[in-house]
Amino acid sequence: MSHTNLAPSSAVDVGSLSRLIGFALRRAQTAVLQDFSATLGEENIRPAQYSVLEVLRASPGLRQAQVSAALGIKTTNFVPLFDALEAAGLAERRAISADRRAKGLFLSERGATTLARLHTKVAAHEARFTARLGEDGKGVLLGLLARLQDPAFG
Amino acid sequence: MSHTNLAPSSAVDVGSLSRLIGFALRRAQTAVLQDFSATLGEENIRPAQYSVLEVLRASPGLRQAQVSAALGIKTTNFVPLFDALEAAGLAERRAISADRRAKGLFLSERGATTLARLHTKVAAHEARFTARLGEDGKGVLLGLLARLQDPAFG
DNA sequence: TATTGTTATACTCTATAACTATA
DNA sequence: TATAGTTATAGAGTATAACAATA
Repeated sequence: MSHTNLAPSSAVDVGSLSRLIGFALRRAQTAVLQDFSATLGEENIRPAQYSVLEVLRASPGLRQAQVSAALGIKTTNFVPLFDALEAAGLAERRAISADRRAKGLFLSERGATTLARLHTKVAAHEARFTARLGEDGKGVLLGLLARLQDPAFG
Repeated sequence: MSHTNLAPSSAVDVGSLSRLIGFALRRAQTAVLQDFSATLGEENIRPAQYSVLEVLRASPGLRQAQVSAALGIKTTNFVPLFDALEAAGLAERRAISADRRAKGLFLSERGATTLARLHTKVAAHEARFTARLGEDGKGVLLGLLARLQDPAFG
């Protein structure tokens, strides 16, 4: 075996890192992200792309700036991301008559079909981690994570 | 103000993303990481570098492979990361007599002094987020995050 | 033969500055 | 003047393959 596993070895004393929220978040996110990528690996869809497709399904017709802001992606980085989805035939930009600068974003028919298939796989992925926490634990976790990103709790 | 804020707008319906563990982790980690970077910005130390310094303090003399594995960093990526710390005079590689291939990693004196200063700033950073959760909430969060990355809970 | 550290490299993510066409 | 989208570009983070020295 020539590859170095990403999973951290727990035999080493990492000092105060073990009590740092940011360090724990990184490790957890790495684990979840790896499983997510493995889950959608054959689909050639990355996490950010999946999140865009799902927003378009839930909120069709939004402008690029709205979608990218909702996902915390800078508009400048959103362009090539969405270009890839459009090139794959999964989503499309449409003109907005009220403002000729802006563009409304939509799933294509194929995008909707693909997303439905992705939902199944993502649900299985999510179930794997929910099983590690319990349903109640997942609810608690989501509440705590929401607080972390909300300055109102500072 | 010409920059697009990373903070996601909550006015948009993001569909099932709002109940996805991975999505919540990403948002929380972005918030914590931004504060961490702002906290250590003037020090010119990035999160991964800080984590290496702290491991060297807690566990001096480890081999590169041990440190990188403990932090979930591939050895191939660890090399330039540690090179930068060494170039900054904060850490050093020392020969290991028992195995001439391996190298033991240590803080320099200056590294120890610097790390002590960083500890103060990082403690303030950590306190900001602990305040959003409460001490108990932080404990619960760390427990749940540990479960996410531990297949034993699958 | 296997392991430690290393180099080279590539792809993704994220960030800033500057442009265009509209408003 | 300001805004929506875009381009170019640069810096991190992360991945694989292959190598030299040593075990």
